[in-house]
Amino acid sequence: MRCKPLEKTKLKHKKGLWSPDEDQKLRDYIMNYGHGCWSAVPINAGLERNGKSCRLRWINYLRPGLKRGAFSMHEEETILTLHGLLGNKWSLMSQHLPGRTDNEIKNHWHSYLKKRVAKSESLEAQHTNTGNNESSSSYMNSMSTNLSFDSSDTANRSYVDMDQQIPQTQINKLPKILFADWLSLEEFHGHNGLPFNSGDSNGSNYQYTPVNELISNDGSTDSTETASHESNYQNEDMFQNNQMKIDQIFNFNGGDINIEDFLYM
DNA sequence: AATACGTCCAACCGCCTCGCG
DNA sequence: GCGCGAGGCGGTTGGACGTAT
Repeated sequence: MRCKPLEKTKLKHKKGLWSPDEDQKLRDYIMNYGHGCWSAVPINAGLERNGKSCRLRWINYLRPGLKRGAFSMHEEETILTLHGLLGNKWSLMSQHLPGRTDNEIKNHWHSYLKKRVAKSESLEAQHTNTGNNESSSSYMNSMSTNLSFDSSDTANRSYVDMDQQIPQTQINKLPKILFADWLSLEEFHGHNGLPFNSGDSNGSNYQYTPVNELISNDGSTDSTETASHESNYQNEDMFQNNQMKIDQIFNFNGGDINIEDFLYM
């Protein structure tokens, strides 16, 4: 919902890091009155910031329900998978990672995951060059390699697996993608089959987008999110490409599955 | 101890889309 | 239909911090 334009103010907007006092003012204001029009927030809250800055601070740092700290293996898998399907659509990815912001996901991708993918791809290239051309694609190999952390990875950072404590020896035996953990119909559609709309504690609409809407190109759903996805999946090639990826994933695990099965497994 | 270098992440910037007048 | 402003998004930057030399 757009707001009516405000009268232009000549106030000089403060930039840079937020002080605890500013955080408190913003938090108090939004908790009491909601954000409504972001451009009005700094004026009403007594902040020398612009509306955009307030919005970003709230979304990325102050909003209740945010997870802080290291990403779990589960979360990283989700990011890698979604990145394979969506590309750099950070805000869409964040809808599948409750408590994580698009900025956080983006930063994590650039800090860790991109390097890991690049590394595994270079390993794959070496494999190919040495004539060891085994069945699966580079995509799948990169996914596979991403699951097994090498010693330098674990040495360079503390890896917190909050969702699953999986012994290193078992990692390579895991399914390559743990979809079942994050794609259940209940999670996305709720118990009554209606689209699940969690809504965080401040009342904003934090909607989990069903992954079928991320993949489908049929345009048959009236979801508001779908409209923004159509541009990503409006041609047959892209749809086929996604089907191919899913084929690769599940053939790798000894299965044969189409998109529909994938969505409702 | 001082400096250089690398990494991470919060925040800014610029662009695009949408709604309103 | 057009222009303007708000909201939203992805890319980029700058500074704090940690590590190596």
